[in-house]
Amino acid sequence: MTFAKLAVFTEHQQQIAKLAKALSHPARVAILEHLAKVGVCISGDIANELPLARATVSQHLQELKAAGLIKGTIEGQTVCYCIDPEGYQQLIDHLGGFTTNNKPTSCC
Amino acid sequence: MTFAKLAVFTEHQQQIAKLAKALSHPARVAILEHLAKVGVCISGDIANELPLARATVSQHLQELKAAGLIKGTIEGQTVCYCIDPEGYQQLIDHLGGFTTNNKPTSCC
DNA sequence: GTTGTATGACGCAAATATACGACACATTCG
DNA sequence: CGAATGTGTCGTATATTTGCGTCATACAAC
Repeated sequence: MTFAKLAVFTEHQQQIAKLAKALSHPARVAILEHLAKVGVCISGDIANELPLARATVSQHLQELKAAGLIKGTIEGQTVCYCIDPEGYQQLIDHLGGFTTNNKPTSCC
Repeated sequence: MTFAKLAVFTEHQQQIAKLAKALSHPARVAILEHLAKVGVCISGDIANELPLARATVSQHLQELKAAGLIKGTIEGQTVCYCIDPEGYQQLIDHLGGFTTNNKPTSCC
C-alpha cells in the first residue's frame, strides 16, 4: 500500500488506523461477535463457527491480539481467547473526539 | 482478498467492517481530524495539509463519503465536506455491543 | 475568448491483505 | 512409547488497496 509516507502521520492517527483495521474485515467482526456472545475462547470453536480454515482464523486472531482487542492465554492444550475491553475503550474514546469537536453548521 | 465467501457474513458484520475500513488508514484519519478541527471543508485545503496528491485525497474523500462518515455538498466552485455524525454514532453503537455483552471472568 | 483555479475520473505500478494447504510443536490419553 | 488432538507458523497464489500522473470538466476573472 505504499506506506512510504507513513511517517508523516501522527502516532495517534496510526493507533486509530490500527484498531480500525482490526475491525475492517467481516471475518474479524464475526470472531469478535462470537467471542462476545459465547464468552468462551477456544480457537477451534471459532474455526468451526466460521467458514474459514483454521490457519486463517489463527491469523485473524493474531491480528486482533496485536491490535489489543483480544487477549490470549495458554491453558494447557487449548488456548483461551477473550475480548479485551481496553482496546475498545481506546477506540471509542478516539471516535468520540471527532463528533464532540464537530461544528455542525459550519458550512453544510 | 479473496472475498468469495463474503456472503456468509452478516450484513451487520459487513456494515461494521465498512465503517471500520474507512478509518483503517492514517490518511483518512488525518482527513477526519482535519475536518473536525477546522470545520471547513474545502477539498483543496485538505490536500494542502496532507502530504498527498490531490487525486489521492479526492479518492479518500470519496471512500469516506461512501462509508457515510462525511457529507459532501457542491457549493459553487468549491465542494464542501464535513463530518457526518450519523456514521460515527452507528459505529460507536456497534462497538458498544461487544463490550457490554462481555463476560469478563469466563475463562481469562 | 483565454487563462487560471477547483474537482473529479481513468488507468497504472507497487505494496499489502487474505485465505489456504502443509508442516512442526506441545499436550493428553491409551 | 505411539496415536490423537489442538495450535501456531511458513510459504504461496490471488484479490484488493494505495498513491500518483494525467486528462476532462466547470466556473470565475481578465
